[in-house]
Amino acid sequence: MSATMQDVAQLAGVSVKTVSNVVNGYPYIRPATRARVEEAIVELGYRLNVSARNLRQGRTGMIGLAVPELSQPYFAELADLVIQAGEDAGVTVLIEQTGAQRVRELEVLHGERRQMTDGLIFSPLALGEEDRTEFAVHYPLVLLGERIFRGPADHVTMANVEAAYAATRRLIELGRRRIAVIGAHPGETVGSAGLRVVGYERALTEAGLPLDPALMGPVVAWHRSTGADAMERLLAAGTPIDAVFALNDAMALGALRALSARGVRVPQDVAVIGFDDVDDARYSSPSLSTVAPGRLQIARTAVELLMARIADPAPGRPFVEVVADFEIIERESTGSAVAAST
Amino acid sequence: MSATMQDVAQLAGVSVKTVSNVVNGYPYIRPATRARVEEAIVELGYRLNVSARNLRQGRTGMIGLAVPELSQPYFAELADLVIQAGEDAGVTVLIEQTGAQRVRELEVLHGERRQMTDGLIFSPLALGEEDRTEFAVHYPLVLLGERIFRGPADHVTMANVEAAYAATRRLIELGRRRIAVIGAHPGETVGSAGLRVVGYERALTEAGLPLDPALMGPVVAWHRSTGADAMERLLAAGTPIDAVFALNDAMALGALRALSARGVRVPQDVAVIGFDDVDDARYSSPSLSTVAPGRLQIARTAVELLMARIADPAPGRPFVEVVADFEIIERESTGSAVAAST
DNA sequence: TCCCGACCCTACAACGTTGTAAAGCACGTG
DNA sequence: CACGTGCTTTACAACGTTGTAGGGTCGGGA
Repeated sequence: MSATMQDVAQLAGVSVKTVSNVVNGYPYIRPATRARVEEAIVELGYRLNVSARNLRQGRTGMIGLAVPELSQPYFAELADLVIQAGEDAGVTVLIEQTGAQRVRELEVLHGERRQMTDGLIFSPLALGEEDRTEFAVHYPLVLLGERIFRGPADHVTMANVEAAYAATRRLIELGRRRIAVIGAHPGETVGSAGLRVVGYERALTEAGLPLDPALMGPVVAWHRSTGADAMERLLAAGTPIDAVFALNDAMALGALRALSARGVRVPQDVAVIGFDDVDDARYSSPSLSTVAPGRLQIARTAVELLMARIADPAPGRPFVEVVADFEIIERESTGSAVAAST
Repeated sequence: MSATMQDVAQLAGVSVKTVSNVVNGYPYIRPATRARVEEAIVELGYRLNVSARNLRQGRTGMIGLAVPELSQPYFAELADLVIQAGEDAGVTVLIEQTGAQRVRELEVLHGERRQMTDGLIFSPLALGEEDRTEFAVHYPLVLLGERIFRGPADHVTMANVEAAYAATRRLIELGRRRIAVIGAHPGETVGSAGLRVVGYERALTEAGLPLDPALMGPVVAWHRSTGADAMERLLAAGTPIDAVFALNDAMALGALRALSARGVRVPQDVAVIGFDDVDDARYSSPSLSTVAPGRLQIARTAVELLMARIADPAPGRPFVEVVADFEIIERESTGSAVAAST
């Protein structure tokens, strides 16, 4: 089949190990020898057998990235960035989808794919704080998101409370007083939903505004359709509303649609702000104001942390928690830039 | 570190090969022996070493999927489906991004990642018919898309001409006469752009409508922003237009935005139809009529074809070309379902 | 002169698995 | 009673690479 080091060695008249040394950039090789070997490599079209190297070295050169599903733009864009960050770090990223199902998330943590990677970046959605022990794995692990804190792993997260506070605060500064929130998970205090609602409430309270339960649009899954539905229900209920804070962009875009279907003008009648700064937010109409959660920083940091763990798996090292920087992006849906392109 | 077959064998009091046989479901094993081995496996928490198996068997159990970029929803959704199809077929899908750059596409074809996979599903965007020879590789390859025909590989594509024809025809049936097309690549005859334009022109001609160059909105890259720009230019030029066929949904959504910014009503003043049936199309406002290109079918077929090639790499077998079924999805932007949700 | 270190190269074993070949056993058949 | 057949298990070698240990050679300092 394809050429091995054996073949190259023979053709170049050296030992197999010398070929290996050339391939791996070992410095003490006579230029002449190196040249001969390289020539032989080209001539035979030799390619290193990754499986053999993996076996010998006990590493695979791959890291896993487990997300709920790629068809959600937030995760697709995250995956894009993680793949690139991995490339820069010299590793291949293997993407896995959990569908946000508990069994599949457990499978990701303990399943056979873990045999194929040197470490895992994991954004859990079904598993939570109560499953903390599941995360005590024997391979390098970096967690993303808000579901697990003080877990036995490094952790990259966003400033959910602060960012939600800032978003809501901005709406208040714009003179809005009846600010609905879409995407709350009633009773939840720990996931993105819970934390963002805390920020929302903090901003209202601080401004002396009441926390009106009629302004809460609960939602099961954070999709476009559920966002539209929640908005529908709020409108149908007749509660006066002059702004909406959607806990992610997908729901915000759904809400925009529901508002426009009802003939409600955005931002004149109702201002809308989302969360995620998905690519789409820029191109909806009206374009969507939102919170940019520092995706690039998250991707890079996660890969860096993981690579550090892989390089030095010393079990004693304390776990790191990194909070990414966020930014409020103001577009048309909050009215700061009215009427759009000339 | 972790247990090997050696350890399991010792604990169960059998040979290594017997453990291997149990693990691989070899039938001729006494139930008692099998039980002892399985017990030992559980007790030691044994997991098969994939690298060793790969080395021994000369296969990796992975297939590659190379797409331009995951942040484009069409490809993210495709990747999602291919990963699932791979799962069903018992292989792991390794995603690679080319950024639609020529060098990176060549790298995907010939680079070292090909060492890590048993085959490749490749959707090229920079390479074309003229690079045909590059695709004559020595591993199983399935091509997606319209850039390469009669290449030396299996091929899964869509009925671009027919689908574009049907989409345009539908606009004509709705009484539209001044139908602009957004996304044309002037002079191109082979890629998705070229083919879809052919379908568009065929429909016009057949209906006795003129092919007005003023209705052509050329575009470099198929993004939301370029779609919006092209729409802008068409509107600014003042050419009368009563419908738009955007060659993909991203551009159609951009066009919707440009239209609404201008105060043009969709579908009353201008009907819009896209191509791809991206998830977003369902949730824009107005919701976007589009061509569903049979993504699921494409994903499944591609994986099937690839698996067949991997199972039987006989070089003689003629290359297959599969054309996926399409469907016209009518939503609000073409006016069939006016005014939206109750 | 001898020895030490820097440089260059090599033989060997090992990583964990599976394919091959074959051995042992029990059973029934001719 | 010899023999083939089906079942169950095993020893051995191999997949292609790299770590270890060491064998040379050469030049310079003691």
